[in-house]
Amino acid sequence: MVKRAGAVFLEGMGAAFATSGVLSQLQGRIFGLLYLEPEPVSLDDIADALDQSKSNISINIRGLVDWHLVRRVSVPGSRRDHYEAATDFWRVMQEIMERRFRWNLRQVIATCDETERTAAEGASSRDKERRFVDQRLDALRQFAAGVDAGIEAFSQGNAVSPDLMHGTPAKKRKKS
Amino acid sequence: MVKRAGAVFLEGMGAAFATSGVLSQLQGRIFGLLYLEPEPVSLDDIADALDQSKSNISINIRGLVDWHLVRRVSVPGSRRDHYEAATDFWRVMQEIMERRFRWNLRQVIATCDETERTAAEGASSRDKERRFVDQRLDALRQFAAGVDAGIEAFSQGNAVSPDLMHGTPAKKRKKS
DNA sequence: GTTTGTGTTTAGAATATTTCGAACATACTG
DNA sequence: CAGTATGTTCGAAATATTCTAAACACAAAC
Repeated sequence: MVKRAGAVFLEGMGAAFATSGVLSQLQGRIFGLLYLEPEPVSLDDIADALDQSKSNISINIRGLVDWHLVRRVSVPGSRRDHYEAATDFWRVMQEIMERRFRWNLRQVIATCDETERTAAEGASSRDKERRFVDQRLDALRQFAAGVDAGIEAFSQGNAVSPDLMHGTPAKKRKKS
Repeated sequence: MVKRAGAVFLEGMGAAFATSGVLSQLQGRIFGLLYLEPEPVSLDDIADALDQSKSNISINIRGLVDWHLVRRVSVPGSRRDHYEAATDFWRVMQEIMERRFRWNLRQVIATCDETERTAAEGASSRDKERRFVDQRLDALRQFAAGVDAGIEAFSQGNAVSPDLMHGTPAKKRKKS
């Protein structure tokens, strides 16, 4: 790799990953290194290049493989694991949308459900405060469900229009 | 607020926010509290309810206001600042997409540009390694630019189709 | 103009996360 | 089977983040 240019790239990827909320700075640097390297790189070489311990690279690279940003490949002459950067960013993005964003949205929905159930124990549904809470929970749940459906559609290759998720009030979002 | 139900909700929002990559657990709890509260709540009351110091709430609530998840309102009889949850989640989502995701994508693009510029200093463009690096940088930049354009379109209310950002090879993505 | 109520800043304590090196496990080599 | 090369796990050290209480700043009240 062209050395000085490489340093710029690693720094940049590190910063970008660090603020992404999904991966860490070091993972960004690892990816940056591999991405500019034509041949697969061994764990020790990565550790060397980034001035990190082998164990730290081992841990962090697992996350990268997990998100399909890096592939583990075996190199004929060597017993070591080697790694190369994936180039299918689209796939990575889908993975993140599925496993991070949608997971998060479902968590919100589940929380609304559970809260509503718990609230039902405490107060009658004619209670003014109870009605207020129910209405708020509904609004939030609906938003989350809408975005979730939108991402799902997008993942499957369909177009997503904002007002489909947003503008239309409630009943349009029925299952069928 | 219905007490037990509230606790469930705060916990859930805390967890959801914590894994969101944008806001913190505490900010999730603050939002959760305000969201189920019909009336604006003072800073000290929030600190009380969440068992946190006033200063901590002060710091954390600033982020919430920043992302438009919470509004500061003034309550007639009182000198204190009061806060209420915003209900326009759509707006919040746009804000996050603009200020977080797109910012991040631009950072990637800028890094590619700068790396390419730096690489140009070091090696001739006929150099095999140099060509490889250039090609990779192009691919990454193009992906980032595509997603960026997609989000922009979405923000403006237009539909976004995956293959527009992804499938079509390069030249379709011209400015006009 | 002093006092009182309020939000913010700050310095350090508490807590969580990252990183390292050593110990360990496993699989290949001879 | 003994020995070596390799990746992973583990406990401690280093670092970063979150949180608190006290000091501060500012405005309203008296």
